[in-house]
Amino acid sequence: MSSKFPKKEKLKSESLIREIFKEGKSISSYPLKLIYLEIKVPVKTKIQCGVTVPKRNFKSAVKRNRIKRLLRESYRLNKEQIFNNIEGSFAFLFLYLGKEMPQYEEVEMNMRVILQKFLKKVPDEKTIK
RNA sequence: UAAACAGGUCCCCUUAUCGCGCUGACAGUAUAUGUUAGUGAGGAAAGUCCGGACACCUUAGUGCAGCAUAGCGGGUAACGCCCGUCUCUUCCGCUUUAUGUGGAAGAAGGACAAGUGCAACAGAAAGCAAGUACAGGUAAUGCUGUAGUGAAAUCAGGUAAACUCUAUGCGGUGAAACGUCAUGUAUAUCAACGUUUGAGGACUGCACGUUCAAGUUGAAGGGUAGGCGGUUAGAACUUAUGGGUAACCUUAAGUCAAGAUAAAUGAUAAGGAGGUCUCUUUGAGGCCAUACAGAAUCCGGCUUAUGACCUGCUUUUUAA
RNA sequence: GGCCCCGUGGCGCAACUGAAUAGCGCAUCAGAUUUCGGCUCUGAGGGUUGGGGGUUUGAAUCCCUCCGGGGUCA
Repeated sequence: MSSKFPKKEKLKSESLIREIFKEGKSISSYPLKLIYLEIKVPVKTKIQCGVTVPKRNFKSAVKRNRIKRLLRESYRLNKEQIFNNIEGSFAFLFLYLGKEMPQYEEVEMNMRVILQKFLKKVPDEKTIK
């Protein structure tokens, strides 16, 4: 259960994506960047996650697909720590900002860093409120 | 033998762990979820340069305009594609000095004997005209030949990827088409009745023409976001047979081969095959683990990007 | 998924009804002027007209094809 990434957990709604770009908060660990937004309407799934690579940096569709797959894979293997330690629902969107083709290890390392940062940051914001 | 050239195939394989889309079966009230089985990118999926299928739009009429094609014949659902052939151009060879003949490659290859335009420099002159040198000739004259200029010279001159003419073809919009469900509300949609003016809109750019449109009654709805259908069995592929120079076609048998939608087809590890480089052969070690590249309604072509392997009887070229 | 437009020195533009030296302004460089610099004046360099092919005697211009950039449609 823990390391699956089914269709339901994918971020699909166009309006939600628009909202996330407009109002979402970001954490980055180059070349990755995470934009996230708390969903206030109650949804069944805890986290909806999307992945994107800009066409400006990678013209070839094959390379874009490859990077997106790497991002998804690394998220899938590491999402457990978030699922077990967080309250509420969130929408995630990962961006790849680099201009070179990455190796998998590189992507996974940065993914872990980002998720750690996220875990630290979110509870702090709640206490401030 | 190698390369050019032509044709064909698609690229890593096995195991383990984890994972994704679709379909079937089973469990389940269930389109939730789980288990299990099957299946899951290309020759170009690309560029969008042509041609269709399919769908809808007031059946899309007439004239003008516009666009496309262009020897001849065949193939095809159709084409600007393919095949054959004629002619022309270029190159090579042979014979011979005047052409003939053989081979290869290429060609948007109708008409300048309808009209209009254009032609730098050179040249007398590129056409409402004018006329050099030499020779010949005449009653006389650019009247005739040669020279000279130039891509082209009173020759029915050159040029149409100049306007144009001829022949043939072309209604428009594209899966964000279109159908349907749910959501539910603005005068904007639909149906019936009515139809003076003809503003304005629509039907292809324009004109003609056609048609809609103020009102009443009834039904129903706009925007936004979304589900399902369209959506994958087809001008399909493979093999054999017969026809045809060929493209291709006839007949028979067999096969079923992705349907995603912020968009699935992946990640890691080990071993093996392979390629390449280095060292001393056996062998060892390093690197790569492949090129170009990712379906988005579907077909037929064209163009472009590309690595490896396999085949080639005969024919052509190059090197040994 | 479809449609449309544009590529000319470093930058911004001309020349797009084919004609041989592809022009203009700014910028650059050199000289003059000035004690030095600026302004000003004079001169010079810098272009495979995005790449390739075709038509033509001749192509920035006409045609085909590829590359790059931009816009637009629910």
